[in-house]
Amino acid sequence: MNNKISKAVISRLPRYYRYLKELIDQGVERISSEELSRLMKATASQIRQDLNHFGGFGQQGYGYNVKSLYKEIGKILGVEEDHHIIVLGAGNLGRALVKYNGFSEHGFIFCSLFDVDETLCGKSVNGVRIRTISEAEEYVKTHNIDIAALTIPVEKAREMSVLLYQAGIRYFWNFTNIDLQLPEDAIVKDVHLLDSLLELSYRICNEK
Amino acid sequence: MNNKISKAVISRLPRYYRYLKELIDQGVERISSEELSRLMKATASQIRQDLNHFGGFGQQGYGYNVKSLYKEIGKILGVEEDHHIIVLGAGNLGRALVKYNGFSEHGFIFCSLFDVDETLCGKSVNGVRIRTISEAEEYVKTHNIDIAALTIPVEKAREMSVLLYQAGIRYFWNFTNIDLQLPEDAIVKDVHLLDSLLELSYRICNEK
DNA sequence: TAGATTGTTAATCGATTAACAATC
DNA sequence: TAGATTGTTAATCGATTAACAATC
Repeated sequence: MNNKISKAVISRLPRYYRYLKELIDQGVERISSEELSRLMKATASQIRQDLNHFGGFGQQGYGYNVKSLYKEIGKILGVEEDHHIIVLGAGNLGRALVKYNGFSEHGFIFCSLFDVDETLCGKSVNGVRIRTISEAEEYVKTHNIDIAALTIPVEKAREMSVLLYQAGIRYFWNFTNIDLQLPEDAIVKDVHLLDSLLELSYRICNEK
Repeated sequence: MNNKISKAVISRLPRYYRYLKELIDQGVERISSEELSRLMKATASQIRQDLNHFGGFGQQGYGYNVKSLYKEIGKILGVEEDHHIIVLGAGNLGRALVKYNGFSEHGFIFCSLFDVDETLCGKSVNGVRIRTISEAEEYVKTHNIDIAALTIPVEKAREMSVLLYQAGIRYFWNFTNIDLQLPEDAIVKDVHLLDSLLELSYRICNEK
Protein backbone atom coordinates (compact mmCIF):
# COMPACT_ATOMS: atom_id res chain seq x y z
CA MET A 1 0.00 0.00 0.00
CA ASN A 2 2.69 2.43 1.00
CA ASN A 3 5.55 2.38 -1.49
CA LYS A 4 6.95 5.88 -1.51
CA ILE A 5 4.05 8.23 -1.85
CA SER A 6 5.32 11.62 -2.90
CA LYS A 7 5.24 14.66 -0.65
CA ALA A 8 2.98 16.43 -3.13
CA VAL A 9 0.31 13.77 -2.71
CA ILE A 10 0.56 13.75 1.07
CA SER A 11 0.33 17.51 1.28
CA ARG A 12 -2.99 17.35 -0.58
CA LEU A 13 -4.59 14.85 1.79
CA PRO A 14 -5.52 17.36 4.52
CA ARG A 15 -7.19 19.45 1.83
CA TYR A 16 -9.30 16.54 0.61
CA TYR A 17 -10.12 15.88 4.23
CA ARG A 18 -11.39 19.44 4.69
CA TYR A 19 -13.58 19.43 1.60
CA LEU A 20 -15.08 16.07 2.45
CA LYS A 21 -15.94 17.30 5.94
CA GLU A 22 -17.72 20.24 4.40
CA LEU A 23 -19.65 17.97 2.05
CA ILE A 24 -20.73 15.82 4.99
CA ASP A 25 -21.95 18.92 6.80
CA GLN A 26 -23.94 19.83 3.71
CA GLY A 27 -25.50 16.40 3.71
CA VAL A 28 -23.89 15.28 0.44
CA GLU A 29 -23.74 11.49 0.30
CA ARG A 30 -21.77 10.71 -2.80
CA ILE A 31 -19.49 12.65 -5.12
CA SER A 32 -17.69 11.93 -8.36
CA SER A 33 -14.09 12.91 -8.95
CA GLU A 34 -15.45 15.26 -11.62
CA GLU A 35 -17.69 17.15 -9.17
CA LEU A 36 -15.02 17.23 -6.50
CA SER A 37 -12.52 18.56 -9.00
CA ARG A 38 -14.80 21.49 -9.75
CA LEU A 39 -15.12 22.30 -6.06
CA MET A 40 -11.43 22.00 -5.33
CA LYS A 41 -10.10 23.48 -8.54
CA ALA A 42 -8.04 20.42 -9.29
CA THR A 43 -8.32 17.90 -12.12
CA ALA A 44 -10.50 14.84 -11.69
CA SER A 45 -7.53 12.85 -12.89
CA GLN A 46 -5.36 14.07 -10.06
CA ILE A 47 -8.00 13.28 -7.46
CA ARG A 48 -8.40 9.73 -8.73
CA GLN A 49 -4.63 9.27 -8.96
CA ASP A 50 -4.09 10.62 -5.46
CA LEU A 51 -6.75 8.50 -3.82
CA ASN A 52 -5.65 5.37 -5.62
CA HIS A 53 -2.28 5.54 -3.95
CA PHE A 54 -4.09 4.44 -0.82
CA GLY A 55 -6.73 2.11 -2.16
CA GLY A 56 -9.74 1.88 -4.43
CA PHE A 57 -12.17 3.94 -2.43
CA GLY A 58 -14.53 4.61 -5.31
CA GLN A 59 -17.01 2.60 -7.28
CA GLN A 60 -17.36 2.72 -11.05
CA GLY A 61 -20.56 4.37 -12.17
CA TYR A 62 -21.20 5.75 -8.68
CA GLY A 63 -18.26 7.81 -7.51
CA TYR A 64 -17.13 8.06 -3.92
CA ASN A 65 -19.17 7.78 -0.76
CA VAL A 66 -18.39 11.01 1.05
CA LYS A 67 -18.64 9.72 4.59
CA SER A 68 -16.57 6.61 4.08
CA LEU A 69 -13.94 8.43 2.03
CA TYR A 70 -13.69 11.02 4.80
CA LYS A 71 -13.22 8.27 7.32
CA GLU A 72 -10.58 6.53 5.20
CA ILE A 73 -8.53 9.67 4.67
CA GLY A 74 -8.83 10.42 8.36
CA LYS A 75 -7.38 7.00 9.09
CA ILE A 76 -4.54 7.56 6.63
CA LEU A 77 -3.80 10.93 8.24
CA GLY A 78 -3.80 9.31 11.64
CA VAL A 79 -6.56 11.38 13.24
CA GLU A 80 -7.86 8.30 14.99
CA GLU A 81 -4.73 8.16 17.08
CA ASP A 82 -3.61 10.61 19.71
CA HIS A 83 -0.53 12.74 19.14
CA HIS A 84 1.26 14.33 22.03
CA ILE A 85 2.85 17.72 21.55
CA ILE A 86 5.11 19.87 23.65
CA VAL A 87 5.57 23.55 22.88
CA LEU A 88 8.96 25.17 23.37
CA GLY A 89 8.39 28.84 24.09
CA ALA A 90 5.47 30.21 26.11
CA GLY A 91 5.45 33.52 24.25
CA ASN A 92 2.53 34.93 22.31
CA LEU A 93 2.65 32.36 19.55
CA GLY A 94 3.27 29.37 21.79
CA ARG A 95 0.39 30.34 24.03
CA ALA A 96 -1.86 30.98 21.04
CA LEU A 97 -1.23 27.45 19.76
CA VAL A 98 -2.07 25.93 23.14
CA LYS A 99 -5.18 28.07 23.53
CA TYR A 100 -6.58 27.14 20.15
CA ASN A 101 -8.96 24.27 20.69
CA GLY A 102 -9.39 23.20 17.08
CA PHE A 103 -6.53 20.72 17.09
CA SER A 104 -7.79 18.42 19.83
CA GLU A 105 -10.68 16.98 17.83
CA HIS A 106 -8.12 15.47 15.48
CA GLY A 107 -6.16 13.86 18.26
CA PHE A 108 -3.54 16.51 18.96
CA ILE A 109 -2.89 16.95 22.65
CA PHE A 110 -0.71 19.68 24.12
CA CYS A 111 1.13 18.20 27.08
CA SER A 112 3.39 20.96 28.28
CA LEU A 113 4.85 24.36 27.52
CA PHE A 114 8.49 25.17 28.19
CA ASP A 115 10.05 28.58 28.58
CA VAL A 116 13.38 30.11 29.57
CA ASP A 117 11.56 32.56 31.84
CA GLU A 118 11.52 30.82 35.21
CA THR A 119 8.89 33.14 36.62
CA LEU A 120 6.35 31.51 34.28
CA CYS A 121 7.19 28.11 35.69
CA GLY A 122 4.20 26.47 37.36
CA LYS A 123 1.63 28.63 35.65
CA SER A 124 -0.84 27.16 33.20
CA VAL A 125 -2.22 28.15 29.80
CA ASN A 126 -5.52 26.57 28.85
CA GLY A 127 -4.83 23.87 31.39
CA VAL A 128 -1.35 23.18 30.03
CA ARG A 129 1.45 23.62 32.53
CA ILE A 130 4.51 25.76 31.86
CA ARG A 131 7.85 24.30 32.85
CA THR A 132 11.37 25.68 32.61
CA ILE A 133 13.10 24.81 29.38
CA SER A 134 15.87 23.00 31.21
CA GLU A 135 13.30 20.37 32.17
CA ALA A 136 12.35 19.67 28.54
CA GLU A 137 14.90 16.93 27.88
CA GLU A 138 13.97 14.98 30.99
CA TYR A 139 10.29 15.49 30.23
CA VAL A 140 10.40 13.94 26.76
CA LYS A 141 12.44 11.04 28.09
CA THR A 142 9.80 10.25 30.69
CA HIS A 143 6.68 11.04 28.67
CA ASN A 144 5.32 9.80 25.40
CA ILE A 145 5.83 12.86 23.22
CA ASP A 146 5.51 12.76 19.43
CA ILE A 147 5.92 16.34 18.29
CA ALA A 148 7.90 19.35 19.50
CA ALA A 149 6.60 22.74 18.41
CA LEU A 150 9.33 25.38 18.38
CA THR A 151 8.32 28.98 19.06
CA ILE A 152 11.53 30.11 20.69
CA PRO A 153 14.23 32.52 19.51
CA VAL A 154 16.58 31.30 16.81
CA GLU A 155 19.64 30.60 18.93
CA LYS A 156 17.68 28.68 21.54
CA ALA A 157 15.95 26.74 18.76
CA ARG A 158 19.26 25.55 17.30
CA GLU A 159 20.32 24.23 20.69
CA MET A 160 16.99 22.75 21.75
CA SER A 161 16.19 21.01 18.45
CA VAL A 162 19.42 19.01 18.68
CA LEU A 163 18.86 18.27 22.35
CA LEU A 164 15.30 17.10 21.75
CA TYR A 165 16.39 14.98 18.81
CA GLN A 166 18.92 13.29 21.03
CA ALA A 167 16.20 12.71 23.58
CA GLY A 168 14.22 10.87 20.93
CA ILE A 169 11.93 13.42 19.30
CA ARG A 170 11.67 12.89 15.55
CA TYR A 171 8.81 15.22 14.57
CA PHE A 172 9.19 18.97 14.72
CA TRP A 173 6.71 21.77 14.06
CA ASN A 174 9.06 24.64 13.42
CA PHE A 175 7.85 28.23 13.73
CA THR A 176 11.33 29.75 13.96
CA ASN A 177 12.98 31.70 11.22
CA ILE A 178 15.69 29.12 10.51
CA ASP A 179 16.00 25.69 8.98
CA LEU A 180 16.70 23.17 11.69
CA GLN A 181 19.93 21.24 11.27
CA LEU A 182 18.97 17.69 12.16
CA PRO A 183 19.75 14.16 10.94
CA GLU A 184 17.84 12.79 7.97
CA ASP A 185 15.30 10.85 9.96
CA ALA A 186 13.96 13.96 11.69
CA ILE A 187 10.74 15.15 10.08
CA VAL A 188 10.39 18.91 10.20
CA LYS A 189 7.26 20.76 9.18
CA ASP A 190 8.13 24.43 8.80
CA VAL A 191 5.73 27.29 9.36
CA HIS A 192 7.94 30.12 8.19
CA LEU A 193 5.65 33.09 8.75
CA LEU A 194 8.11 35.68 7.52
CA ASP A 195 8.78 33.65 4.38
CA SER A 196 5.11 33.58 3.54
CA LEU A 197 4.80 37.31 4.11
CA LEU A 198 7.79 37.87 1.83
CA GLU A 199 6.12 35.83 -0.90
CA LEU A 200 3.11 38.10 -0.61
CA SER A 201 5.40 41.10 -0.69
CA TYR A 202 7.01 39.76 -3.87
CA ARG A 203 3.64 39.44 -5.54
CA ILE A 204 2.67 42.94 -4.45
CA CYS A 205 5.83 44.47 -5.89
CA ASN A 206 6.19 42.43 -9.06
CA GLU A 207 2.72 41.78 -10.39
CA LYS A 208 0.81 44.99 -10.61
CA MET B 1 13.23 40.37 -16.52
CA ASN B 2 9.92 39.12 -15.25
CA ASN B 3 8.31 36.72 -17.71
CA LYS B 4 6.37 34.23 -15.64
CA ILE B 5 8.64 33.08 -12.92
CA SER B 6 7.28 29.90 -11.41
CA LYS B 7 5.86 29.70 -7.91
CA ALA B 8 8.51 27.15 -6.98
CA VAL B 9 11.26 29.66 -7.71
CA ILE B 10 9.53 32.49 -5.84
CA SER B 11 8.93 30.32 -2.81
CA ARG B 12 12.67 29.68 -2.58
CA LEU B 13 13.66 33.34 -2.58
CA PRO B 14 12.92 34.00 1.11
CA ARG B 15 15.06 31.02 1.94
CA TYR B 16 18.03 32.33 -0.05
CA TYR B 17 17.43 35.62 1.68
CA ARG B 18 17.69 34.00 5.09
CA TYR B 19 20.87 32.11 4.33
CA LEU B 20 22.56 35.16 2.85
CA LYS B 21 21.68 37.19 5.94
CA GLU B 22 23.31 34.53 8.06
CA LEU B 23 26.44 34.57 5.89
CA ILE B 24 26.65 38.34 6.23
CA ASP B 25 26.41 37.99 10.01
CA GLN B 26 29.25 35.50 9.86
CA GLY B 27 31.33 37.95 7.90
CA VAL B 28 31.42 35.90 4.70
CA GLU B 29 32.06 38.14 1.71
CA ARG B 30 31.66 35.90 -1.30
CA ILE B 31 30.19 32.48 -1.95
CA SER B 32 29.99 30.13 -4.90
CA SER B 33 26.81 28.35 -5.90
CA GLU B 34 28.63 25.17 -4.98
CA GLU B 35 29.31 26.26 -1.40
CA LEU B 36 25.84 27.68 -0.98
CA SER B 37 24.33 24.45 -2.29
CA ARG B 38 26.10 22.51 0.42
CA LEU B 39 24.76 24.86 3.10
CA MET B 40 21.22 24.86 1.79
CA LYS B 41 21.02 21.25 0.70
CA ALA B 42 20.08 22.18 -2.82
CA THR B 43 21.94 21.68 -6.09
CA ALA B 44 24.32 24.37 -7.31
CA SER B 45 22.51 24.13 -10.63
CA GLN B 46 19.21 25.06 -9.07
CA ILE B 47 20.69 28.03 -7.26
CA ARG B 48 22.26 29.41 -10.44
CA GLN B 49 19.05 28.78 -12.42
CA ASP B 50 16.91 30.44 -9.78
CA LEU B 51 19.06 33.54 -9.46
CA ASN B 52 19.40 33.94 -13.20
CA HIS B 53 15.68 34.42 -13.52
CA PHE B 54 16.26 37.82 -11.98
CA GLY B 55 19.62 38.81 -13.41
CA GLY B 56 23.27 37.85 -13.57
CA PHE B 57 24.24 38.53 -10.00
CA GLY B 58 27.37 36.40 -10.04
CA GLN B 59 30.76 36.65 -11.61
CA GLN B 60 32.57 33.82 -13.36
CA GLY B 61 35.54 32.58 -11.43
CA TYR B 62 34.46 34.48 -8.33
CA GLY B 63 30.96 33.48 -7.34
CA TYR B 64 28.46 35.80 -5.71
CA ASN B 65 29.11 38.76 -3.47
CA VAL B 66 27.06 37.93 -0.39
CA LYS B 67 26.12 41.46 0.60
CA SER B 68 25.08 42.62 -2.83
CA LEU B 69 23.18 39.42 -3.59
CA TYR B 70 21.34 39.81 -0.28
CA LYS B 71 20.47 43.35 -1.22
CA GLU B 72 19.28 42.34 -4.70
CA ILE B 73 17.06 39.56 -3.41
CA GLY B 74 15.70 41.93 -0.79
CA LYS B 75 14.78 44.33 -3.57
CA ILE B 76 13.10 41.57 -5.55
CA LEU B 77 11.15 40.51 -2.46
CA GLY B 78 10.13 44.09 -1.89
CA VAL B 79 11.56 44.52 1.60
CA GLU B 80 12.64 48.05 0.72
CA GLU B 81 9.02 49.10 0.49
CA ASP B 82 6.49 49.31 3.27
CA HIS B 83 3.55 46.93 3.34
CA HIS B 84 0.48 47.75 5.35
CA ILE B 85 -1.41 44.95 7.03
CA ILE B 86 -4.70 44.71 8.85
CA VAL B 87 -5.54 41.75 11.02
CA LEU B 88 -9.08 40.42 11.16
CA GLY B 89 -9.58 38.78 14.53
CA ALA B 90 -8.03 40.01 17.77
CA GLY B 91 -7.94 36.53 19.28
CA ASN B 92 -4.83 34.74 20.47
CA LEU B 93 -3.31 34.27 17.04
CA GLY B 94 -4.18 37.74 15.74
CA ARG B 95 -2.67 39.35 18.79
CA ALA B 96 0.40 37.15 18.59
CA LEU B 97 1.05 38.28 15.02
CA VAL B 98 0.76 41.94 15.98
CA LYS B 99 2.95 41.49 19.03
CA TYR B 100 5.74 39.81 17.12
CA ASN B 101 8.22 42.51 16.17
CA GLY B 102 10.27 40.55 13.65
CA PHE B 103 8.17 41.54 10.64
CA SER B 104 8.66 45.30 10.86
CA GLU B 105 12.33 45.27 9.86
CA HIS B 106 11.26 43.95 6.48
CA GLY B 107 8.71 46.68 5.95
CA PHE B 108 5.59 45.01 7.28
CA ILE B 109 3.44 47.38 9.29
CA PHE B 110 0.37 46.35 11.25
CA CYS B 111 -2.17 49.14 10.97
CA SER B 112 -5.23 47.86 12.78
CA LEU B 113 -6.89 44.88 14.36
CA PHE B 114 -10.59 44.16 13.87
CA ASP B 115 -12.81 41.99 16.02
CA VAL B 116 -16.48 41.13 16.37
CA ASP B 117 -16.24 41.64 20.12
CA GLU B 118 -17.19 45.28 20.60
CA THR B 119 -15.84 45.38 24.15
CA LEU B 120 -12.32 45.13 22.69
CA CYS B 121 -12.98 48.18 20.53
CA GLY B 122 -10.66 51.06 21.40
CA LYS B 123 -8.07 48.91 23.11
CA SER B 124 -4.59 48.50 21.70
CA VAL B 125 -2.21 45.59 21.20
CA ASN B 126 1.44 46.51 20.84
CA GLY B 127 0.33 49.99 19.87
CA VAL B 128 -2.11 48.72 17.25
CA ARG B 129 -5.69 49.76 17.80
CA ILE B 130 -8.59 47.31 17.83
CA ARG B 131 -11.70 48.33 15.92
CA THR B 132 -15.02 46.57 15.43
CA ILE B 133 -15.13 44.35 12.40
CA SER B 134 -17.98 46.34 10.89
CA GLU B 135 -15.54 49.20 10.42
CA ALA B 136 -13.11 47.11 8.38
CA GLU B 137 -14.59 47.83 4.97
CA GLU B 138 -14.61 51.58 5.49
CA TYR B 139 -11.10 51.40 6.94
CA VAL B 140 -9.52 49.74 3.92
CA LYS B 141 -11.31 52.18 1.62
CA THR B 142 -9.83 55.16 3.45
CA HIS B 143 -6.38 53.75 4.23
CA ASN B 144 -3.63 52.33 2.12
CA ILE B 145 -3.81 48.66 3.05
CA ASP B 146 -1.99 45.94 1.12
CA ILE B 147 -2.60 42.76 3.05
CA ALA B 148 -5.45 41.39 5.15
CA ALA B 149 -4.50 38.69 7.65
CA LEU B 150 -7.46 36.48 8.54
CA THR B 151 -7.53 34.90 12.00
CA ILE B 152 -11.29 34.79 12.45
CA PRO B 153 -13.72 31.86 12.56
CA VAL B 154 -14.50 30.14 9.28
CA GLU B 155 -17.96 31.58 8.65
CA LYS B 156 -16.86 35.12 9.37
CA ALA B 157 -13.83 34.61 7.12
CA ARG B 158 -15.98 33.61 4.15
CA GLU B 159 -18.01 36.77 4.52
CA MET B 160 -15.16 39.16 5.29
CA SER B 161 -12.79 37.95 2.57
CA VAL B 162 -15.38 38.75 -0.11
CA LEU B 163 -16.18 42.06 1.48
CA LEU B 164 -12.53 43.06 1.71
CA TYR B 165 -11.92 41.96 -1.86
CA GLN B 166 -14.75 44.19 -2.99
CA ALA B 167 -13.21 47.01 -0.99
CA GLY B 168 -10.01 46.58 -2.98
CA ILE B 169 -7.82 44.17 -1.00
CA ARG B 170 -5.99 41.74 -3.26
CA TYR B 171 -3.49 40.10 -0.89
CA PHE B 172 -4.62 37.77 1.86
CA TRP B 173 -2.70 36.02 4.60
CA ASN B 174 -5.11 33.26 5.47
CA PHE B 175 -4.85 31.46 8.83
CA THR B 176 -8.36 30.01 8.71
CA ASN B 177 -9.14 26.39 8.08
CA ILE B 178 -10.77 26.96 4.67
CA ASP B 179 -9.75 27.91 1.17
CA LEU B 180 -10.99 31.40 0.43
CA GLN B 181 -13.33 31.66 -2.53
CA LEU B 182 -12.14 34.75 -4.34
CA PRO B 183 -11.64 35.89 -7.95
CA GLU B 184 -8.48 34.91 -9.80
CA ASP B 185 -6.61 38.13 -9.19
CA ALA B 186 -6.72 37.71 -5.42
CA ILE B 187 -3.42 36.38 -4.08
CA VAL B 188 -3.88 34.18 -1.05
CA LYS B 189 -1.06 32.85 1.04
CA ASP B 190 -2.39 30.10 3.27
CA VAL B 191 -1.04 29.18 6.67
CA HIS B 192 -3.11 26.10 7.30
CA LEU B 193 -1.85 25.10 10.73
CA LEU B 194 -4.07 22.05 11.07
CA ASP B 195 -3.03 20.85 7.60
CA SER B 196 0.61 20.97 8.58
CA LEU B 197 -0.08 19.12 11.82
CA LEU B 198 -1.96 16.48 9.85
CA GLU B 199 1.01 16.03 7.54
CA LEU B 200 3.16 15.40 10.60
CA SER B 201 0.55 13.02 11.89
CA TYR B 202 0.62 11.16 8.57
CA ARG B 203 4.37 10.76 8.81
CA ILE B 204 4.12 9.56 12.40
CA CYS B 205 1.55 6.91 11.54
CA ASN B 206 2.89 5.73 8.18
CA GLU B 207 6.65 5.80 8.40
CA LYS B 208 7.78 4.01 11.48
C1' DT C 1 47.43 33.07 -18.88
C1' DA C 2 45.25 29.29 -16.04
C1' DG C 3 41.76 28.27 -12.81
C1' DA C 4 37.42 28.91 -11.16
C1' DT C 5 32.83 29.46 -11.55
C1' DT C 6 29.10 31.50 -13.76
C1' DG C 7 25.15 31.67 -17.21
C1' DT C 8 22.66 28.86 -20.15
C1' DT C 9 21.38 25.05 -23.05
C1' DA C 10 20.29 20.24 -23.16
C1' DA C 11 19.00 15.88 -20.71
C1' DT C 12 16.58 13.81 -17.11
C1' DC C 13 13.33 13.15 -13.88
C1' DG C 14 8.96 13.43 -11.64
C1' DA C 15 4.46 15.06 -11.39
C1' DT C 16 0.24 16.18 -13.73
C1' DT C 17 -3.11 15.36 -17.18
C1' DA C 18 -5.41 12.72 -20.78
C1' DA C 19 -7.32 8.63 -22.41
C1' DC C 20 -9.66 4.52 -22.12
C1' DA C 21 -10.57 -0.20 -20.82
C1' DA C 22 -12.66 -2.25 -16.74
C1' DT C 23 -16.66 -2.57 -14.04
C1' DC C 24 -20.32 -1.18 -11.02
C1' DT D 1 -28.24 -3.95 -20.42
C1' DA D 2 -26.73 1.02 -20.94
C1' DG D 3 -24.68 4.80 -18.65
C1' DA D 4 -21.61 6.53 -15.55
C1' DT D 5 -17.46 6.77 -13.50
C1' DT D 6 -13.63 4.57 -11.60
C1' DG D 7 -8.74 2.63 -11.70
C1' DT D 8 -4.78 2.67 -14.35
C1' DT D 9 -1.74 3.13 -18.23
C1' DA D 10 0.23 6.24 -21.48
C1' DA D 11 1.30 11.07 -22.97
C1' DT D 12 2.44 15.57 -21.69
C1' DC D 13 4.20 19.05 -19.21
C1' DG D 14 7.17 21.45 -16.09
C1' DA D 15 10.77 21.51 -12.92
C1' DT D 16 15.25 19.87 -11.62
C1' DT D 17 19.79 18.46 -12.72
C1' DA D 18 23.80 17.86 -15.68
C1' DA D 19 26.97 19.57 -18.85
C1' DC D 20 29.76 22.84 -20.87
C1' DA D 21 30.96 26.97 -23.37
C1' DA D 22 31.62 31.75 -21.94
C1' DT D 23 34.17 34.79 -19.16
C1' DC D 24 36.00 36.91 -15.09
